[in-house]
Amino acid sequence: MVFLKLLENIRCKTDEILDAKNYGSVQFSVESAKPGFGDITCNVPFLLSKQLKKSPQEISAELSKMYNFDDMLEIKNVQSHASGYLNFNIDYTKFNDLVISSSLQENYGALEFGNNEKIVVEHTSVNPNKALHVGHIRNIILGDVVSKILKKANYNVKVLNYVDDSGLQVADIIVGFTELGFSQESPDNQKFDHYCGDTVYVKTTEKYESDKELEGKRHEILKQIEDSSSEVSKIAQTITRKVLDAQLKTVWNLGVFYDCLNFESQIIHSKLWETIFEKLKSDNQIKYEDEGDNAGCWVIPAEGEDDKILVRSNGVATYIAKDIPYAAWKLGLVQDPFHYKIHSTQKNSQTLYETTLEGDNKLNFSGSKVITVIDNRQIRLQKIVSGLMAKFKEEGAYTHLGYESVTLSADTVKSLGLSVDGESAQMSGRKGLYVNADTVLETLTKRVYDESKSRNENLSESELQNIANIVAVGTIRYEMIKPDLDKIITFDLKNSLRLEGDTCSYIQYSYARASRILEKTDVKPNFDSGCELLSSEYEKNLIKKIAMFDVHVNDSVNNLSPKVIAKYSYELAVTFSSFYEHVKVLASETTELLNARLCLVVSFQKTLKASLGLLGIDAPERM
RNA sequence: GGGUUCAUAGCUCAGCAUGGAUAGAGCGAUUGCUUGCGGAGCAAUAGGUCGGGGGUUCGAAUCCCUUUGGGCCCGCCA
Repeated sequence: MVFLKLLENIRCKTDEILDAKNYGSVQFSVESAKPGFGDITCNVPFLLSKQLKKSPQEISAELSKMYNFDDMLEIKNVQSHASGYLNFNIDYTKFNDLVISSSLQENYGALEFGNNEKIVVEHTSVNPNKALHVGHIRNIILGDVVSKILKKANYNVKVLNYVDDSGLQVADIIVGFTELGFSQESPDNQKFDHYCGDTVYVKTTEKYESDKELEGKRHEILKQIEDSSSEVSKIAQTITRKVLDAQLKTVWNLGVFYDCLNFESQIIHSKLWETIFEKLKSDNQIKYEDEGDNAGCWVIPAEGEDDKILVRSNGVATYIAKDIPYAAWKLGLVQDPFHYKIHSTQKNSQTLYETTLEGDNKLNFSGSKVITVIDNRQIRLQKIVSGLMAKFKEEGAYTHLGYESVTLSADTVKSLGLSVDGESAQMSGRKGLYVNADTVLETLTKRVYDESKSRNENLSESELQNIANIVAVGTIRYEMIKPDLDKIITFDLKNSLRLEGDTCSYIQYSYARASRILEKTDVKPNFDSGCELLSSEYEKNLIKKIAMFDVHVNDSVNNLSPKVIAKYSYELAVTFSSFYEHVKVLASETTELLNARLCLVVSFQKTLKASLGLLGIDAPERM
């Protein structure tokens, strides 16, 4: 901890002063100041103003005299500003070495407060009947980045992917295979998930329009899928496994990995639902309706809203009855009915497990806290689930991390050969109205490859491929992370190919430039001393930005907000770019200054790499 | 109809949680900067009644109420 510690120390000092003055306790803030107002600022004079019946300026002037920084050499002084703020100035001759040496440490920016507590993050959870589209990508990337940020804050994170292999969407493609005679092999080596989604799913649901008898079959097929002894169930299992494997290839290409896959069909067969149903009944969390519209149903009472039906009058459980046992299982509230077997070894060589009802391999994928990443259209359902979980465990143990959906711009819809009213359209798998994730990644990779090749004549084919991949993946990830969670992303194919301005490639470019500096000198930076020589505005700004990494990690963990790190990465890159332009490192006047600046460049690189790492983005040496 | 969410520069968005100093970026527009560590860059100019109205406060883009306009959700479907 560097900057957080500094803020904390100033806070303590301020508290002591308030104590000595008998001013009581006040909830004041100590935070990084805007440019032109010192380095760190405190608003306590404003908050005391009323109580003391003095102007903030007077209080500020009075308090500023009471600080003593003899035991805190990184702070040069405190100034009472005419506005009333207390503005603290950093002594960079002391601060530089501290920041630069800290940034070299292995886990720079890491925080302790997770205490290695086990936390489960579930994301992706796409029906295995189609390929992943750009909307799913937002979910996957958010989930992945949240899990990385939690790890940075010392949580023991387990990442799960729920595979809904027994829903109507799966039944729809099975209808296509068994009733409409679609081949179970994809033509022309087409990726199997694309074939199922783009052809079988779209064509089958289209046929429902004209063939109502066929539409009736889907429920029949669904029933058979749930009966594990049936022939249809075996076909469904083969098909969904193949689709899932194809989906996982896409996910791995984006640098996302899981610990365990949970199959819905197994949750159904595990009788977990029956267990939790009894528990809900005995705990009086649900009630049986004797009369009214819902007569004969078991319902979850909801405050201020209509009760949610849990079990129909015919005894069949509703959709939400699948989410509840799963949520309870994730929180470890029920005895684990599953065993675990290896599904595969992922691209990063991490083992991926899956649930099974046979065997004897016991592992534990539950956590004392659970974060479920699902888009905001499911917020109502998720509220009911988290409300129930709060009855069994403390409030907040189950968190729904929601976000707005991804829509397609009118231009992009037109490029798919479809029409649209208005400026954007919701994606729809049935209508074929979506852009596949693989397509975006391929298009972007090609674009970056061409760009990189035109700039680097001497790079080998494999180096160019590698750069194209790193930048393309980074670009997709960055665009998904950067906007606020409750902002709709309107995806536009053309716009997503931008590589200038506030983009991932701008950030990565700053890293590559830093590498060039280090490459062009024989001097090996010596970090032992001398960094106090860095005294220009550009150098100090960069050091301060590097120091503030922990502040932003802290912020992003507390608010489960990935975008904070995206913003920080960009700001860090901007600060470096300005330094790069104005301070010619290799033209430094003295060897001492050259050394100090090289240290700063290395420090910047380490920090940017760590920050991008939290976003799952690689930093290329060249591009 | 009920609920929820969004509205900040021509466009796309930060800032809002925890009220405070001069509301920040990118794109687009205009202009300047490469015999110099990579121009995917830097520097600058223009562009804002923070949707409207009211309130709380010494102080509101930020909190509360209201209103307008958009999105999403609201089945004994999944």
